[in-house]
Amino acid sequence: MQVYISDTSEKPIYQQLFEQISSQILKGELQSGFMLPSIRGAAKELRVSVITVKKAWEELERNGFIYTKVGKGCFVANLTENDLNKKKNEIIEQKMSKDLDYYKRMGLKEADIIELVRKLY
Amino acid sequence: MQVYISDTSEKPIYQQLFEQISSQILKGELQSGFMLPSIRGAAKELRVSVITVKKAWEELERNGFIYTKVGKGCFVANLTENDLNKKKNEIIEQKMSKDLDYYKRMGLKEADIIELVRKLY
DNA sequence: TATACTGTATATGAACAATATACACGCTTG
DNA sequence: CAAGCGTGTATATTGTTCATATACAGTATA
Repeated sequence: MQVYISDTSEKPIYQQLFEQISSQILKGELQSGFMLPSIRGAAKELRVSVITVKKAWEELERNGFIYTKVGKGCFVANLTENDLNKKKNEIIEQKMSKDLDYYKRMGLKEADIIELVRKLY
Repeated sequence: MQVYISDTSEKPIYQQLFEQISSQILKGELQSGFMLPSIRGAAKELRVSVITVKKAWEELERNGFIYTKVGKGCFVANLTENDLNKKKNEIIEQKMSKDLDYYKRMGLKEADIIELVRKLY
């Protein structure tokens, strides 16, 4: 498993970790039963506090991505292919919807947006 | 001039105001020299603190959208059509670039994104 | 010059991000 | 079975951000 922290990002560290790991799970890169790095291990590796990592892992658990066994570790939850696709679609459509709101407010039409996607992708 | 505050939005109030007003200026709905509502007036109207409005107006000034005359009011800056287009393109491309980063991290391809735009627009 | 508008500055509180440090659970092993 | 080392957990603290009320200062004008 690989994660990194961006110092320039305005997002909180725990959220960066949450997003990276959840997307890896959604893409199938981390499979059911995989044991995440220990909270202490990850904290040392990333040079952040134990609490910050814990908060990210907590968030993952609250969203059903992982489960915790006290004294043992944290593991990727058992999610079917279908569960994953559903979650992924929900998340993406929600974000896309917000993005489009913004673009609309800026006066962009559908065609403008598509053109920009083609240009910048 | 018309602005709204969303209670459900996770964005801070001052930022909501900043975004709405700056986009209205960029779209040409608010023209050079237009006097913004007074800080007190807007605060009363929107039922928020004077400070919150001031912060939004400050942000607008720092970004060159308006200028302030103490004791008189705040006015939309003198920006040419060209200035406006430049600003708008910068802002939109920067946001789009971030959005695309996210979609890429979620494993979406260009075609997927375009399809979603068409579906949700 | 009084007063009724403008914007500004100060002090305060609540919520949040991140931290260090001490605590509790569960294996393994002498 | 107790020691020790690995897990995750809880508490108390610090600094920052969002939002507030309230008092201050500039400008026009009746």
